[in-house]
Amino acid sequence: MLTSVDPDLIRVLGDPLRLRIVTLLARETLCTTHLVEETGAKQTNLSNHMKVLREAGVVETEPCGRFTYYKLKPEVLAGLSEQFAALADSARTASENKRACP
Amino acid sequence: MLTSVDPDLIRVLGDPLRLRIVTLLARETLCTTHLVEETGAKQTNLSNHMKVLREAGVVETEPCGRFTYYKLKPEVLAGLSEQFAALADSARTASENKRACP
DNA sequence: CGCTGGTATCAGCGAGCGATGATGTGAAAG
DNA sequence: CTTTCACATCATCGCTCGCTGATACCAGCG
Repeated sequence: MLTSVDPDLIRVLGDPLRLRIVTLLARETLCTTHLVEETGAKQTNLSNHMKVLREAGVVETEPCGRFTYYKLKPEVLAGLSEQFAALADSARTASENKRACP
Repeated sequence: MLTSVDPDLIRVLGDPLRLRIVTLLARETLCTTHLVEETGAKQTNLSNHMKVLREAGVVETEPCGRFTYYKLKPEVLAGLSEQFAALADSARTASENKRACP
């Protein structure tokens, strides 16, 4: 088993603003206007980040009139959680697997 | 409660090479020489990344003669796992908390 | 001591990416 | 239909950050 974490997914969440968006969306389903209010970022900037989050499969869009609501996909976060848990688990036994000095 | 994840920590793990290092260290405790062999990166490059990981509290150093072994701190990964689990949990109920269109 | 090998630090370069402004699209309101 | 508003796309700028090379440091070994 190859305990690993998807690099692209973490890279996407590595941006502070995107992580903030994800944190906000974890509480409420919001549209771009709300996110502009909450984060203080410009609409264009947010739209770019939302595109990244969408393509990474982190969020889903739900059109509502002329508004676009964004909701998180909990499975993705749960998957990340499991992957990190597996890494942590593996790391606990790694202290003994010390490769010999060359 | 403010379900959030440490942005700096994720940012550190957002780099592909650093994530690769963490994945490798999750199986074995290695020194820089080993990491150079495994990743193919230059020693200088790796040393820089190890410094970042060290300052982020992800790894610990353990000198062994003129070698320096790196080991993961499982608590950090476990903490990340919990934080993502909390986010996922919160996200599951967020679908209903839809803020009204302005 | 001088030499060798493992590792850390520093300065500089360059690509990648986040932020911004202008513009396009599409749907409701009038 | 025209206007307005929410949102997306595109091109561009600027800066961060990862990579590299030179160099310093430290620990063993002869």
